[in-house]
Amino acid sequence: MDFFEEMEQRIPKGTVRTRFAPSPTGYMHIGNLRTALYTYLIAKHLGGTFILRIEDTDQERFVEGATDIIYKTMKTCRLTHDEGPDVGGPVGPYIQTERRALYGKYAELLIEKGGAYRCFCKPGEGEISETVDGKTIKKHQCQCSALSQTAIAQKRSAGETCVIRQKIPAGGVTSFTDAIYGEITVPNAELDDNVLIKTDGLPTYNFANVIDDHLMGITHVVRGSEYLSSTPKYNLLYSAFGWEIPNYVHCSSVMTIDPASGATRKMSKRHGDPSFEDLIALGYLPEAVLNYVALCGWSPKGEREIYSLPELVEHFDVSGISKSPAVFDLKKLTWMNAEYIKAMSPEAFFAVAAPYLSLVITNPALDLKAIAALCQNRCEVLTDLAERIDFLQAMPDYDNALYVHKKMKTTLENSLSALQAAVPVLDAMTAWDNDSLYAALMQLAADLGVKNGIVLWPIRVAVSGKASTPGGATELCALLGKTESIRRIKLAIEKLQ
RNA sequence: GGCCCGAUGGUCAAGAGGUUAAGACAUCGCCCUUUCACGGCGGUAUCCCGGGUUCAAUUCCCGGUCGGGUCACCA
Repeated sequence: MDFFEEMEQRIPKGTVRTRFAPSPTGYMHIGNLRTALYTYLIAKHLGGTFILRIEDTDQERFVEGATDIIYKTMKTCRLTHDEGPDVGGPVGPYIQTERRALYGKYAELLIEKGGAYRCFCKPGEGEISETVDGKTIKKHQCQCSALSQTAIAQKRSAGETCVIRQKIPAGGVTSFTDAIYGEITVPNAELDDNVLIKTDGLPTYNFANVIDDHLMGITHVVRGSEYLSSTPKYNLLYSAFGWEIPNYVHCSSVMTIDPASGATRKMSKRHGDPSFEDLIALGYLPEAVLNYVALCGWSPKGEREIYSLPELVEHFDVSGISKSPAVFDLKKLTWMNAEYIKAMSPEAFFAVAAPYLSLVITNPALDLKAIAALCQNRCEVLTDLAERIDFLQAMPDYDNALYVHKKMKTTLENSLSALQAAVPVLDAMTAWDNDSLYAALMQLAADLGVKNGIVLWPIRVAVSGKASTPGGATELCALLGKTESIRRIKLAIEKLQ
């Protein structure tokens, strides 16, 4: 059995296998995340295997530590891969630079089979404008493919560097079927002899993806639609090797609306659009981001929108993926994030909220758990927690105008008298919890013969200094404790006098 | 510019040759409420344009327009 037969033997057969194959750029694009998700879902929905492969053949773009970010992101998203650089598998290695020798061997094989040739042209050399059917096409054309074995040997021993190029058939057409876009046909004359192996000996994406996808037994190639127009070239490669062509699922890009021009463009880190890790830092939950991203360009059958990852696995279907690019809507993500927050158990919410709360609450007398409970159903993103509760830690400056509220019928005068009347009532209280406070203050309002709001509104302002707070007067007082609440109310009385 | 792909409210989108053209976000109004929020109820708003095919087209076909992708020793 020769080397190539051995490689064929290793390929698992009979199961669905997909792969997510990112380049280590240092962060996770939203578009990439969505592709990773869809790739995972397609495999898992069909009971298949999900593989992680690192495409690091571009040495110039190498970023230190970038692969760790990929592992970390996949982990926080729970997109667990069954095979990959860190967990191994039957068709490794799973990092392209570690597969280097492989590509060379297959490139040699392809030359033998007539699908490729060595090209000694310098970069930019051999570019011609060819006219086909009256249309001008820019492509590479040189005499290198006609070089004899001895001529090639001479050049190489003379130290001339070369690349290996794909040899595109002169005529005919190449067709393929994409699961989303349907059948696509391209005349071969419009395809270029692209570089397969670079002078540094490493393959280009054009070559590596075909070799790896075949050798790893990938049955469904899921990737961005930017590869749609080069797919015919890859199929020519598969055919030249005599390999089976995989199923293709090309996904459209995730767009954003440029705030300056109003034009829609692809989301990109370069233009300041958030990456996955940016969204997490902004206070979004990974589950919510994943759920939103799933719906950005895919639509489930029913009307439900909230899906956990296992539920997505169950319901996902490529037929629901849309052909046109979708605009990423941060507002809808924010809504969905709030839905996720509200659905959490108090304990789970406290666990994620605590770090944000303790950023501003350092007073040990304040109960973080109680604060979290109060905030949970009015929190959209974790990062907006701080400004909602900072008044608990320290009373902010505020304008007495807050006491005046039309609907509550409060004025500076009746606020002052309400606060003055409240002090002895609060002072006399033995129990200090929300229910007792509410009962006592309602009684006070009744005794004074005024509406609840006349009493409760000024107290809320007096203890918070804010127009909007995570709870009403009694909840805030309960949180602050007796001494602090009364102290704040007395300060407010001074301020109003 | 060539080639490929696409087009339903502001956004994500369902949809079928004949429908009151779903739903969600956003937006607006009302209700609830010790504020805001949450919650509840309701409103505004969409089939890109022109030709065909058909009794009937937003749906099928052809053009146009607009949008996206691609034309690297990047992936």
